[in-house]
Amino acid sequence: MTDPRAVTRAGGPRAAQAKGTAQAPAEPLPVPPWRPRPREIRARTPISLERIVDVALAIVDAEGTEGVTMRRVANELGTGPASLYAYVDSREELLQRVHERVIEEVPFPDFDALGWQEGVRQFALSCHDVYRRHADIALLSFADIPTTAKSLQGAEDLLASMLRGNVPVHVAAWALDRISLYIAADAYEGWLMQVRFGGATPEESEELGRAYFDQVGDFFASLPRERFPMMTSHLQEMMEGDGEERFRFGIDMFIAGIASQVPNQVPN
Amino acid sequence: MTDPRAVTRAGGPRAAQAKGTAQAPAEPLPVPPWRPRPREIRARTPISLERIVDVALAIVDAEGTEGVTMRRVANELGTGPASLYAYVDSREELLQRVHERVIEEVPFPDFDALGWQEGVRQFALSCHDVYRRHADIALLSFADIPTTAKSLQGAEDLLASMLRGNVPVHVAAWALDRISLYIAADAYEGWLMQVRFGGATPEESEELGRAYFDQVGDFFASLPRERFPMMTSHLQEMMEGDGEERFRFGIDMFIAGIASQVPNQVPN
DNA sequence: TCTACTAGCGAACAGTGTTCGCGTCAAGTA
DNA sequence: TACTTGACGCGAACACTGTTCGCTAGTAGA
Repeated sequence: MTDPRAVTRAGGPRAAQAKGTAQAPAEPLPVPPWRPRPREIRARTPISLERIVDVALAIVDAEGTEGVTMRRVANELGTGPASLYAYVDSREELLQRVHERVIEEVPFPDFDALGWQEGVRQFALSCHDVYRRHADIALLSFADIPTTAKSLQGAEDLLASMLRGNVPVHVAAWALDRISLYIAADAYEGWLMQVRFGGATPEESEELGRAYFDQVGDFFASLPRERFPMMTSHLQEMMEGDGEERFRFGIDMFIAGIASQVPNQVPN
Repeated sequence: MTDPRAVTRAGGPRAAQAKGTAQAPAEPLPVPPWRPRPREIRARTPISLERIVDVALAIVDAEGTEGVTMRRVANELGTGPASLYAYVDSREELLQRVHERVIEEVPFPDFDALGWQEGVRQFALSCHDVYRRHADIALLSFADIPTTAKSLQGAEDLLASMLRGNVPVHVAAWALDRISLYIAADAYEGWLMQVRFGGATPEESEELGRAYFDQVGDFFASLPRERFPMMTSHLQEMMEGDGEERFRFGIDMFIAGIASQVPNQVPN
């Protein structure tokens, strides 16, 4: 059974963000047959797929995907839950569309200028950043193959950049897949932690987080030294670093791992 | 804000599996204050926390965590949902206990004999394998710090093995955290794909999966060549490899990344 | 034996995603 | 312009969900 996840699950606009480059004429791309087509309905009310996704995204940002209820989205649009099913087959599909919207936000770096290592790094950080700003939406990226024009262009550019840097084809293709998985996983985990701390304000949340980590540190410090000599003596190093630092550390390990597979070139 | 995830979220028995080494006297470890203590109740019925977890785990294995309903678990035990709340604070806590049970299954390799690189590899594969056998339970490992004796021992041994191999302390600590995240993410994604294919029997599922991947391949093949030269010309390589191969590829990239940080030693 | 307590749980609450089928209104035809 | 047609909109209901309340009943201790 082969696996098509070589295409990164995270995408974004090619250049439309930083530079003022004119958009391509947007020749329509083929339609992926495995995901539902947007319904084509002549709206008679102010509701539309776009507005539904708008509302759902706002709820996700405020409370996470769990807060997205058909009733609630419908209410916010002044109607009942049944009306949404004209535009969307299920809650699941609605959330997929929200995810699709979110990944369009990811800006793509100038791969030509940066070289593949820094290009991959920048992409990963941007993508992670976007996910972190949208609660637990990263969870929707698992096992998903993005097929929007922007996503595809991003994957193409990333791939081209790596190939130009002599990364073997199969390494480049698979590495993109693996890195995307890692990005989504970390973003989701970050959201989970943030939620666990609770706290109405960011400061309160920060304080509760610190209290939690203190507890964890105390727990590990209290382990019997003779049975856990490494963990107790290196507790300091284990507890160091915030989420962002750890994320970057992982990305850099990935990049170093890829670099070690580039022929005729010393990894460091 | 520091972050305690240096401790791997996946754990397992030290040697109790392969070798016949006598178990340690099991001196009680400190109790982590941040997670709920098992209720201490004198059961008057055949239900107990252990039996509840048994039933829940069986449901997870058969259908995934979504199938675990309080009513259903209760029914299977011949009682009503309210009875479960004497042993467990919430459905969430029940699933956490199921996860705790599952990670106890992970066997630990003989790190002393293998060296850190092969040790990490074996551990990752074992852990992944266990998760893959228990539906989407890997999702419960996100943002979780396992604190069972076995898990802690596993983390200790893994850490010790890497330090013996001259991996810098902070690299070893963080790497364990990152690799654990990657393992869980891939296991979860694997389950999602499996579910997407549906199919009652494994053969049927395999066939549906193949059909799905064919669709995806066709889609990418149908992209305009001039706009997506890399993806269209390297489709073969992108589609190659099943989930397991890709997982191993990622682990090996991680290991190579760590190795590149070992001083006084050529990575390959 | 009597009391005090607590494990066990039936019933209910406040939600959830989704479906059915009826009204209604706009477009297409005569 | 009048009529017919059909699809959109959505109120109401279905079959669930996690969780709580407070009553019943049986055991442990006095």
